[in-house]
Amino acid sequence: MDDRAKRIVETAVALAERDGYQAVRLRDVAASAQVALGTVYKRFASKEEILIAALEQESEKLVAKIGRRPVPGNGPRERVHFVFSALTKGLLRRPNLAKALVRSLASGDPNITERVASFHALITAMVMAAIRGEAASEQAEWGGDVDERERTIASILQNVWFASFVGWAGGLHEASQLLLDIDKTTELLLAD
Amino acid sequence: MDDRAKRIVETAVALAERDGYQAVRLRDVAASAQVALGTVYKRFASKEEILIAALEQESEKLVAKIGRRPVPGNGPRERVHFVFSALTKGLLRRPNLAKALVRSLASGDPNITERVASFHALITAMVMAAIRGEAASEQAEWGGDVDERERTIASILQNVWFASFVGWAGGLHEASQLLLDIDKTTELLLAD
DNA sequence: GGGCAAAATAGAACACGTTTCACTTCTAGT
DNA sequence: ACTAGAAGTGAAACGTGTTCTATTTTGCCC
Repeated sequence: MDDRAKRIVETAVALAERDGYQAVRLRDVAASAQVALGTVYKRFASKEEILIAALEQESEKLVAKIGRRPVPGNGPRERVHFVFSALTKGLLRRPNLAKALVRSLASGDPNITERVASFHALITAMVMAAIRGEAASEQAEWGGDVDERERTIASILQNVWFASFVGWAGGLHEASQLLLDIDKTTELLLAD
Repeated sequence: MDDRAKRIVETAVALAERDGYQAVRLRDVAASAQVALGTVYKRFASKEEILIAALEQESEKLVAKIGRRPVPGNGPRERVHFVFSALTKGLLRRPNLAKALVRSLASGDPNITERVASFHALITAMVMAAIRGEAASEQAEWGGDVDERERTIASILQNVWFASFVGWAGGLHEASQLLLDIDKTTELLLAD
């Protein structure tokens, strides 16, 4: 990503953080990033793509913090709780940004399918690492030997987390519900 | 809902069914419903609200079909499978419409929060009825005595279904994945 | 059946995502 | 240095969701 693209994404993040999705007006993004509107569209096909790039950037930062060392906690439940807690808190530190990113993630735009899948895979990897008590980064190197049951559980947890996140973004419930949902799910799916 | 409102929603459904979300152009909706654009906005605050009204209408139709009699099937798993299968097939009969409705459901628009919650509650009730082997309509009359564990499981199943639906709508996977996800989840959460 | 308030209408106008275009500035290869 | 093509720019223009306004129609009460 070149210099201008970085400025564009950073500007979009700043605007979303302050006032949410609708405040990311591309004319403002361009002006604030000191770039012409045409240049924005040379780098990104759409507003959604800018926000997905922002999601990638933000989730990379979170994973860098969380995923480097083995997940702390005694037993799968505690570790899974730790990972989702860290992810959730990291995102909710800037709620307006989080809502904007979730909105893009759930937009159904076919042009960002691949990047949505990447995000999905990233979270799954972290959850599986948490279940096993490893560092998420080991996962990638390792390759084979993925337990099918573990993958299923990780996928369920991720789906629950995502759905609950969408619910929070839509005002259905408080942020605290996110971790409650995850904990109730792990209680039914994982050994202590 | 008065006559004009019905025509508006029906027209929106027809357009979404043919060509998806973006094809629901409100000028076209108004023209096709033989109504002025201002009248559309007198009835509905936004495009999202029209589509959520459509979702309500469609889900009521589905529930009317599915929820009247006790859910068929031997054991919770089969019954849960039946309910989600019926819902999924009912929606996927018109995939473009389904994608448009999911998009509205996941839009995060705070003005439709209540109706999203209603939809949520509707599905939860059906799933709980399926777990118990009752008709969904009994649930409402009954009131008390909701088993907390059953409610949790129903909520998890619904979240998994919703997340998987969003994934399908975004091109992440095929429609068949929806029921696979549900079945894998019930295998871990419910007795046979 | 006349008058009046509410509702509907036609159409203009506005905001913002997106596209297009004519022009200028960079940059790489000679 | 020169030049061709790529990249950037500024501005206009288009589409569609949303808002606004002036006018007309409708439904109702007397």
